[in-house]
Amino acid sequence: MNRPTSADGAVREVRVREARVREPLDRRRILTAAIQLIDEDGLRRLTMRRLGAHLGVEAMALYHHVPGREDLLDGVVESVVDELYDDPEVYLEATDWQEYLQRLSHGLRRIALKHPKVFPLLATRPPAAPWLHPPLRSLRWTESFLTTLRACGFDDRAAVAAYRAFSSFLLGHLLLEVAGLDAQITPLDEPDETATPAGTDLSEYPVIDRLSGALAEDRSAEEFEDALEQLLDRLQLLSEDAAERDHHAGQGR
Amino acid sequence: MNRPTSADGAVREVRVREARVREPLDRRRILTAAIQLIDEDGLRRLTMRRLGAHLGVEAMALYHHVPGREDLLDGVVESVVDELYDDPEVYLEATDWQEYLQRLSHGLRRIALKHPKVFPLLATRPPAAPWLHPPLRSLRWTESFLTTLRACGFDDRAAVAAYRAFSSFLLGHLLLEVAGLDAQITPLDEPDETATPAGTDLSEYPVIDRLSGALAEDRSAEEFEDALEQLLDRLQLLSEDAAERDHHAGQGR
DNA sequence: ACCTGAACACCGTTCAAGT
DNA sequence: ACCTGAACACCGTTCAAGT
Repeated sequence: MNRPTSADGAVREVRVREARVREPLDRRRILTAAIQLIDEDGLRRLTMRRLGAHLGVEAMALYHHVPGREDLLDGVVESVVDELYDDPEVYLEATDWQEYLQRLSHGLRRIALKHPKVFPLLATRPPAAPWLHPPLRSLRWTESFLTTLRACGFDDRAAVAAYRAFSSFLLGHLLLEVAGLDAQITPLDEPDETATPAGTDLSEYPVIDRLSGALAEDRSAEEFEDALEQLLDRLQLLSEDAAERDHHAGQGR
Repeated sequence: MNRPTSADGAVREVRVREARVREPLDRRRILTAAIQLIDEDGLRRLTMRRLGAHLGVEAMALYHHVPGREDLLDGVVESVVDELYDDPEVYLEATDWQEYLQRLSHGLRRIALKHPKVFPLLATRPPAAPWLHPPLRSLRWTESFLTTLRACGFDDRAAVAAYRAFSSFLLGHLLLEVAGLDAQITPLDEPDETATPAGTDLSEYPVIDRLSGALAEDRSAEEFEDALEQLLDRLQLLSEDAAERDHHAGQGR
């Protein structure tokens, strides 16, 4: 009965193993858990206390790794945008700026559809700087965007205009699309009587009534493609304007 | 000392006058106060208790007129959209659908700029029905939109496509614009050293650094006009497609 | 009829204390 | 070094009680 060291060793080993199972709780692990909780239950239910419980820890432990809830949400936004870096489709070599923007757009759309309950956060959090537009809001991607377009015949003015047009395109289309996902869930259990969501009487709105089927139809994917094509056409014009400005500047010299 | 009836009358009169000063608290008065509080302090600080205090009443009194905070926010959204009805510019008779959409767009832009802290709510609250798209989200305006376009040569399909395109245009441009207003307020007091918001080192992002002035410049008004013109051109094409479909249908008969 | 007091369950956050 | 207990100020909401 005198193998105290051996017993101690066993206890310590169990502790170490436990520590490996619920790892030492850093910022990245907290952010990952936060994103998962929002995906599952929505932003409203993401609570410091619930998040702590989900990580097997008291809420107060989180404050050793994250300054507070607001900063946590900023971190969530940053993490989700950073998923673009792990998307191999986005990183394929592009032969022109059109292809570059197509890959970037589709990458961000995949993110929006993967995290529909997080996306409104990308859309509406106050930007850290006036030159970081939602929903991209990343210094690295903004730099990449501007550099690429500058290298493809856009002058400064055209590149900046393109950045704003691109941002508002993504914002409008993706937010409308994820809003549509939220709307599908009818608040009452009543399992669709002509999919009329509980208590809406359309008799005063004959045109909506007649078109409600067409309006509820989800053509998001095609509409996204169409609108993206049209955006690229508009940007093409911007770059041609830039070329013309360059031409005149050359003549003026 | 025996004019009890008279004294009673005086007391009652005072009560009535008080009641007129802080009126009897109905839903409309609560919503107006809520909008005012959001405009001034932001959504985060709109609290049932603060709202009650602002109206000279305990928080619990609000629950006699409003089912709860979520419903209150829905009411705020509805009220703000309803301000379109009080905008004389929107109600001027339009000679064609282009002018109708211009008035409607500018009306909604005025609302967004008047209530920049409320607008994200119009953009992101889950719609009540799948055919109500943000940011318009009003049965009456959606009906009006569809009716007008149907009367101007758009068939059902074109009108529905136009409604979605119009919604995502407004959503993208106006949300980007109000996000820009939020971004201007630098979190630190430091009164602009090249307007670099506190702690952002742009040395690794040379293109952003060079273009930061141009990026921060606010050309929202012109960009809104340009993008609106381009949207109207695209919708014109939709209506021409509709006319062609109609023509073929006539031939097929 | 309309509002209030008191209470409940739950927030975010601080800080001294534990191991 | 990392986490916890207890506490503080503040939420939304319910309900019996006041006038």
